[in-house]
Amino acid sequence: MATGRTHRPATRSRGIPEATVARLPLYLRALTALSERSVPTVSSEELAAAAGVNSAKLRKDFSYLGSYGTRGVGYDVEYLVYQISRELGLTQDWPVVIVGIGNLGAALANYGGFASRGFRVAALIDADPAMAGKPVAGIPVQHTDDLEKIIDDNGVSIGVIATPAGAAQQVCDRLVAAGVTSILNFAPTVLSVPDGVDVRKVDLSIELQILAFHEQRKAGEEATGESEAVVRAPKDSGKGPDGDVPAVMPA
Amino acid sequence: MATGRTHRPATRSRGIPEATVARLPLYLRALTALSERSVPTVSSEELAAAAGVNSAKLRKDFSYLGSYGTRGVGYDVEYLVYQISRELGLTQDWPVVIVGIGNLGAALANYGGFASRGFRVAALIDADPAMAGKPVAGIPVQHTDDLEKIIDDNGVSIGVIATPAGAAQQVCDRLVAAGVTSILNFAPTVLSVPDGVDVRKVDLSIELQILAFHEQRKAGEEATGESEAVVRAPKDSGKGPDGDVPAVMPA
DNA sequence: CACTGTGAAACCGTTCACAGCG
DNA sequence: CGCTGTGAACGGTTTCACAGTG
Repeated sequence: MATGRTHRPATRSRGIPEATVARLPLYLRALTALSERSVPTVSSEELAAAAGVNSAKLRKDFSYLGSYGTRGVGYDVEYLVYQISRELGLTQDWPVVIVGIGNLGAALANYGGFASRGFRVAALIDADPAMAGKPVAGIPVQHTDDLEKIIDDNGVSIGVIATPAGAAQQVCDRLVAAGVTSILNFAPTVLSVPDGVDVRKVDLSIELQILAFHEQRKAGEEATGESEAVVRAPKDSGKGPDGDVPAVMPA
Repeated sequence: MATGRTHRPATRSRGIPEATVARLPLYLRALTALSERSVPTVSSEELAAAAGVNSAKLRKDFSYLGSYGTRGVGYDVEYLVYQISRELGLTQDWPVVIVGIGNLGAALANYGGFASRGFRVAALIDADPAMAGKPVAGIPVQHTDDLEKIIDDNGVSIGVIATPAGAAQQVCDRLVAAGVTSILNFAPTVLSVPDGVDVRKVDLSIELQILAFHEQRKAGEEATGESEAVVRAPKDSGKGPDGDVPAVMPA
């Protein structure tokens, strides 16, 4: 979740739950694979397995979109692909800009998954003058100075921030001021945005930390209770002369 | 969510809700920033703002960890950093392997956020023999053939998959067979894993699709109702002129 | 007296189980 | 008969509001 404030009291006629929206891309991906194999229809059971959810959830999700299945048979693959695409707004293509062309930005620019799903990388933007003009993924990098013009010229409403944390808020502010209303943030910072602007964040180290929590939990279980739990040392072999645990707090 | 099967009926004495666990890294990040600025204490209100949540939620979250605050005062920053780190299992350091050193894998290897939070990139693995030996982020890439040995030698229990979708399940199977029990998956596929193995996934294009959904929604609202909705064509001098919501809304 | 800690209420999402239909 | 679509029960999460305390 990431939406701004109020719950958008708007004229919600068909309010699709957020949790359902988040799964639609998953279904779409599975359906696309079936479509490519020319499978004509799927049951909720089969599709659910392919998408990694249970069938009751899938049926409930689809029920929010309408009654697109046939009882006793299943769902028409092509038809569902279309309906979900339309619901997600992927029948048009969205120009996006990527700001911050470091390792991650470059990876994103090269990522095939964007282009294949209704998104078009309209521009790459970086603050380093040395990068300007250099092509990444076949697209010349432009300088941050021209950010507003680029957004405007391309009618961009979705921006991707892949800058260092320190620059993210500033970049965000400029994107928003220039008219961007949806932001995908890879920088490890909380962005504040005006109402009406959506932010979604992807934080690599947060995901790892969540895994570490569960991992620790598992290790603790083997050896009874919880205690301080030593949790399986990494085979030793040195691991590192450094004291590893960051600690360091300048108090 | 991504956990395998059953709900782990384990010997949970202090069961911390999953939603809370997912927010702990957020709090930790905010606290670390405060710590670096030598701030001694924070109120739930201040910390919540810094982490981008509301204060009631934060207090409830902390209540699952214990009573670490002081009424009338707030929380001791250093102490909380320690408690949360411990809870997340970050007082030890976790060796991780990254499999698939393409653009994304390289970006991950270079990502500073890992090292700074108790994670150590123990090895980089790629299937391309031409990559073998080449250093990325100062770490020589090793060939997939040695995957099992690498996992074992380094006592790795967390693996990151950054391969193309087609290779992901196979890599996953090998990681699991070699002893990895937590996987962060960047490949756009549903991985199936045995019980007891945790998988978290990060899918860049899914995040964009969710944004597109909301973006479309916004566009539709301007022009009444929903109908088939043409939803503003990207070109057309873009969104520029329209006023948008004014703004002002500090977290 | 300010701020934490927490029951209780409200809310949202998931699962169940079956009615309804092709 | 098989599978979808869905009301109803359930469980988890968030929010409220205030009692409790340094």
